[in-house]
Amino acid sequence: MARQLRTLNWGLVPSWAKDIKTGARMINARFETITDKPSFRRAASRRRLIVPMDGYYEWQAPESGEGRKQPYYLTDPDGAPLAAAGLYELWRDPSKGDEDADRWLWSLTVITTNATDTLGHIHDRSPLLLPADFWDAWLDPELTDTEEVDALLAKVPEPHLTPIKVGVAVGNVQNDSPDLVRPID
DNA sequence: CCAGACGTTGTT
DNA sequence: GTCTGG
DNA sequence: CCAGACGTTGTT
DNA sequence: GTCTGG
Repeated sequence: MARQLRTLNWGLVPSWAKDIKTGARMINARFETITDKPSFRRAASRRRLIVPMDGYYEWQAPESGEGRKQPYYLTDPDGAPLAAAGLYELWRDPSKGDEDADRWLWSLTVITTNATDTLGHIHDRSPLLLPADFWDAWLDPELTDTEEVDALLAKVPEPHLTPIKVGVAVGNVQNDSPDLVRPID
């Protein structure tokens, strides 16, 4: 199947799920275990995707004692889009008829990895970002062996991102505006 | 063995 | 469907 | 993060 | 007191 650009639900709903709500807790998948977990193993083998994004947020704990966590917006130093590794799944919605065009739900999960030095002081986990020269291999349908999938991800280098200090408003999911990524200080 | 889970982060 | 926990 | 547990083996 | 589960 050729590559497709799609909008998917965030929160992978495994094929065996009885309820769509199962996806609520499948928002992330740990890179260390994607080929082991029953919820992700099949997708890791056959249904990989890339999530394009301008950046993402992480919170830095206060240096000592009390105080609020400080959010940062992490982006590519040159402003290039980021590509997070993810998995997707198709789920047959039992509440919809055979003729319903929406009977198949497409959903995804974003793979996380350990954040090393560059980001380590800000947070300890991050989305697994794929450099452009990994995209072909990651999306290759011929790659189905789970050990080879693990091996591929193990080779992904740590990213070099620019942390931009932003306001605490991003911590409230009700806020959504371009102001959230505006640098402060 | 069988029943129940099946997942991750830790921000407001 | 497959793994985990009791 | 916070609440609750804190243990083992696995057959008719 | 420390680990586990949600």
